[in-house]
Formats: sequence, structure tokens, C-alpha cells
Amino acid sequence: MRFAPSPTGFLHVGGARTALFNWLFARNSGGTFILRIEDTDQQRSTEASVATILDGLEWLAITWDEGPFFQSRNVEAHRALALRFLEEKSAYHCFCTTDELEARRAAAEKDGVAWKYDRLCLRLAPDEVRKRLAEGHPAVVRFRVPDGTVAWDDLVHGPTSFETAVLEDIVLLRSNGSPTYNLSCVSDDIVMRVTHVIRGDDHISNTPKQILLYRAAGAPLPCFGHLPLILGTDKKRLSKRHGAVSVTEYRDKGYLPEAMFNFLALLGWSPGEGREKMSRDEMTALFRLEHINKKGAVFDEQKLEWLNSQYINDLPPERIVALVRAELQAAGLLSPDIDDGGPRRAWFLKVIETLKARSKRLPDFVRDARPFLSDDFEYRPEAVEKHLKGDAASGGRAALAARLAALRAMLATVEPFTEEAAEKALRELAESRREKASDYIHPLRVALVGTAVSPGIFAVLVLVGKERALRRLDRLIAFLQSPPASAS
RNA sequence: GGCGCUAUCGUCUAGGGGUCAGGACGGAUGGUUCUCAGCCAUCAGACCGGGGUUCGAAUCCCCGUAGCGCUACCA
Repeated sequence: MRFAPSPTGFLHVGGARTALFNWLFARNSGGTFILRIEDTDQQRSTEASVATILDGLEWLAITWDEGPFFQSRNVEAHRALALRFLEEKSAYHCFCTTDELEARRAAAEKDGVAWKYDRLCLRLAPDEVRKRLAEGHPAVVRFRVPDGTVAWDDLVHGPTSFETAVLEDIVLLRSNGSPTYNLSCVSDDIVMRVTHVIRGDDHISNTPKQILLYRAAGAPLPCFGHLPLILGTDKKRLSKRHGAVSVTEYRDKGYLPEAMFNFLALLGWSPGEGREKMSRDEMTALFRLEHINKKGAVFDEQKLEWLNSQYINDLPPERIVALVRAELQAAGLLSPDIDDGGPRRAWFLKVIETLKARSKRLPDFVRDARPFLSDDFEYRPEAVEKHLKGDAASGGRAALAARLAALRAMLATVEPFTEEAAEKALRELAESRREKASDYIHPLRVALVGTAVSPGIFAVLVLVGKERALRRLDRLIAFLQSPPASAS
């Protein structure tokens, strides 16, 4: 089997899923998975695009057994096939220009008649054709579509058929001599001895054309399977206007390749029994082409995010750190003492561990780790609004400052500085002053991390450490004693 | 317009003549609790419509309808 992307852009999630199903099928059946870059469109193909496609495939760990082959290297073979068709009279020269075709098409459309190529040039006498060719008139080579029905048993849709009457004579070679998609594709698939052509549903109408070419070439027919399309939330084919569509974007958003792989596999395929989160090996073992759905599937990023959080949770902290290291560095949060081998490494791994359950995507770690790694953080407005106003009846900010001062004094005496000891001390303090523990906890959280939400406060307290916690309490007390900002 | 494909909760899906139509995401509610997340529990939520066939249809057949795809000297 093969995956045959055209390098005219990034690796689309739809393409990635096609590659993935081919890969799963190849691995499951012991087949050979070929990567073929269909770069016959010289105008739009770019090397950068090839690079990003390979990059995306590698990220997802979709490995190929042969290739990448570049289709452009095979144009001579493609051309030879077309010439052979010409010789065998299953193809002919057509001198109609694009403009002429356009005009006739437009006229037909105006009359409300379905247009297909009218075979004007098929009626040309052989001498006339030779003459025009000799005079250098540009010509395309068209395949003469025979009458009849083309049918195949689609691997996912079952029996499918087309009347060839609806097909127009296929352009095989452009007037500049370059082969077109259907010719190149069939020629390469024959040469590469592809047995299973598994591609998107959008190719379904190409299949009868290609079958005709196989027949004319006398080559054995591969099995065809057409995968349902991946849709946007409006049920239309997923495209840029729906948001992120390239796998690279999902990598950049902090999704794990194993989560993406798993999610994509579930789009249109299910092993049954409610199995959802599966390892690559499990998926490979369970994969069956017959279990692929016929219906297009909406790409639901919320579910991807959920799966991602599940995979993140399975990761040891070391792995997570390795994955976010670059971002940490970019944010100026990476210091040698927390880096691999640094004295605070173990402590930092603990920070990551406590952040794990609440993280859905990789950047969540960078955002949430900041107050642990740096004193440079702001009090979030919503946290100030919620927990630092102090209640007028109990004396407002001044009373709050006094309460925090008491808390600070108490924490200074806690030794050893453990979660249990700190919690016990704080609760006793609150009780002795006939106040609620939460009246201390919430402002303390703002003091320590600047936000209204965080992991358990005592875990945070210990992770921040006694000295820094006391300093941060001082900072908040000073903040409370300074004149309130204009907002409040 | 022509041709093709498709149709189960909002979404991903299981089920393919007899099921309380099952699960997951998301949602709601409650529990755990210092917050959020997590975790746990509970709830709401679907067989596109109409005809057949059959004792019995979500399931098989036909006809509609709707959605999508293709309709290039792109791939």
C-alpha cells in the first residue's frame, strides 16, 4: 500500500489520517508501506512542503518501508504508457485549446446541458492529426473512455459502480507533454505493484477512470478503499477556515503525537467494545478495514484535548520536562539548577508531577510552573477581585493584611516545613482567631502564585519553600497596604 | 445541472431482524475539597421521513429528503 501526498502545502490532518490507516493496515497485514510524493505539479510543489510532510509523518511515528519516491522522476514511464495507449488507439491527440473548451463548456452550461468533452478531435482523420502535429500544433493526449460500466468492490463502501458515459475522455498528457495525475498515479501504482489503494473519499470519482487505465494497460487491478472525509463542525470538509488543519499546528499547540495518532485513528474507525485509548500496538492488532465507517467524521478538538490529557497523565515527569524544555527556555524559566543534572532537578520534577493531572496540553505546564520558577509574576485581576478585597465588615484590606501578617509569623515557626505541619498550623491559627481556614488559604494562594486557582495550597506552599513563601507574603502585605489601584 | 457517496444522542461511535438502543467526549447535578482541575456517582440526550417485507425493522428492500464529495491541460 502507499501514501501519496502532493507536496503543495503542509500535512493536512486528513492526509495524516489516510497515511495512518494505510500504515495500520500495512502493519496489521504484513504489507509494505510506500511513501510516494506526487510532485508532478511543478508549479505548486515545493521542497519545503516535502520537508513538512515528512516531518509530520515522523512526528506521528508513521514510518514507511520504501521511499520516499518522487513521482516526478517517473515521468518518462508515465509518458511511455500514454504513448503506448496512443499506439494501441485507446488514446488520441486532441488539439482543442483551453479557451475553446472553456467556450463550449460555457455554452453548454447556458443551455443547461451537462458538458463533457465532445470528442471533436477523435473525429480527425489520421492524416490531419499527423499534419497538425508536424506543424507543431499543441495537443494533449486523451484516453478514449469506452462504453460500459465500471464496478469495483470498495474495501469500505462495498460494491460501487459508474457508467462510463458520465466520464469524459481523460487527459493523459498535457500539451507540454507532462503527465496528469490519473496517468501518473496508475503508472506508478502498477510499477510499484501496489495491491491496496486506500485514499480519501474525494478520490472516489477518480477510481473508475483509473480502473479504465489499468484495463487498457492490461495490469492487475488493486483493491480500492475510500476513507470518509474528516469534517469541520459545520460538516463540511475540514479546511483552514475551521482552524488548525496541519498536524504541525497540533504539535505546536502542545498535543502529544500518541494522542493525535490515537484520536485520528478513531475518526472513522472503531475496534468495538468501547475501546478508545489504545497503544499503537493494540491499534495495529485490532485494525480491520471492514470496520471503517462510511460516514464523514467531525474533527472534535475537545475530544482530542481530553485524550491528550490522558496521555499526559501517563507520562513520567522526566519525559514531560524533556518535551517542554524548549518552551521553558523560551519563557526564560529554564535555569541550570533545574535542568538535567542540576541540584534542584528532583524538586522540579515534583512540581511537574503536581501539575500533571490538571494539564491538558504541554504549554499548560509552562504557564503553571512559572510561579514556582520565578518571582516574576503578577497578581491576576480576578484573583485580586475575588480574594484580596477584604470584606468591609471585617475591616477590608487592612484587616486582611493583619491576618496575613499573623499567618506569616506562624509559618515562620513551622519546622520541618511539610504539608502536614503547615496545614495543622494554619488551621489552628484560623481556629484560634475564630476565622475560617479558607480566609487564610485564598489570600495565601494569591500571594504564592498570583492566581485564584492552583494545586492544593499546602503542596504549593512546600514546593515554593519556606523562605520564598515568607517573602511572597511580605510582598502581598505591602501590596495590601499600598493605596488600592484605580480599578478597586 | 450531472454523477457518486452518506444518514444512530450536540460530537466520535457500538449494535446489522426480538437490546431498558450500549460506551466515550462535551453538558448538567451531586460527592471529595482550600480554589480550579482531577477522580467518583447520577442525570439529560439518538435510530432522517414515508412506504413495504416480517409475528416482529434502528437493522432488509423501495421511494423520498437532507448533507457532503466530484464534475480542470490540480492532485
